[in-house]
Amino acid sequence: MSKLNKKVEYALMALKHFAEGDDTTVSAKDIAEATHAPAEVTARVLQTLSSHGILKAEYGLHGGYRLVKDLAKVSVYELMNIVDGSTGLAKCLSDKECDLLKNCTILTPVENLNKKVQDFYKSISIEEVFHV
Amino acid sequence: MSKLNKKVEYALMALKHFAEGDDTTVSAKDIAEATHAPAEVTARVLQTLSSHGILKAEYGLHGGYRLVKDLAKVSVYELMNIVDGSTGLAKCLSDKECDLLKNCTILTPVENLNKKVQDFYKSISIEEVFHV
DNA sequence: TGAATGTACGACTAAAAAGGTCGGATTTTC
DNA sequence: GAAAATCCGACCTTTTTAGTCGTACATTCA
Repeated sequence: MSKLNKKVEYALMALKHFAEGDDTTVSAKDIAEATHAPAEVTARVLQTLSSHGILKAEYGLHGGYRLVKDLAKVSVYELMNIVDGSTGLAKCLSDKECDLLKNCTILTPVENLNKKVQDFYKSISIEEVFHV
Repeated sequence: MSKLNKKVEYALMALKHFAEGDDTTVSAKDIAEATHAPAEVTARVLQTLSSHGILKAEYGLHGGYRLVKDLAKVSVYELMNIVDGSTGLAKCLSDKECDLLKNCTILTPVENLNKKVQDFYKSISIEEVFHV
């Protein structure tokens, strides 16, 4: 329960690579090699990060990605949200598709807990995660 | 990502039922009806809670379960751990079965984040979740 | 003592999510 | 125009989750 999924892990590895390297653009392929992650999936993740303004994509022969956002200003919450979409501790909080919804005895408690968890993840920046 | 699973939800509903009712024993069947959860699964969850000392099982014609532990002293972490076993933010932290392990560039950061998350969940009691 | 009620537990099946792959289109540079 | 890169949709496979079934065991009460 409450596991980090692969996409988030790959995103973290990629960001670490950018954070530690110089500022030149790096191709998806290079990132995949450096992180030992599958190339296609890595490409996917980088695209998503780029479409959300964390990386900047550059087309062309020597294209690739460049880190354009300060990792101290990106929270773990934001990253998880960007990379695998849904947030929320329980399905009912986002999809509203719970069978119980009408009869749910713990809706308020779960909403309550959910907020605490989100606030917690919002309080941690990616930079903080890297720099122990 | 980081979703509460059904078993934990059922456990929370059951505990809420106990916390709000009087102190008589309640059968698994009654809990299932009250919470609109599948009977067998509810029974399972209650058994687990009982085997970990949160509930006490009573056999016999008017048997059932009774809450025996103060919910202020049970953390969300403990509950998640009991009900669905594994803990840890990433597989590699518990199972040690990650392909990358040797090459992993984010092991320390993930361990670091993992500890923060666990501490966070340990800091929240079930009672606190119920009483907003 | 035996029937009713309930717990305990393993094996199985079906549904959903995660992880990864393939193929092709678009954009830029040389 | 070819090469190298980003982009994007559809698909498949594996794993996890959720739920069911069947059976054995314990206790109470008539």
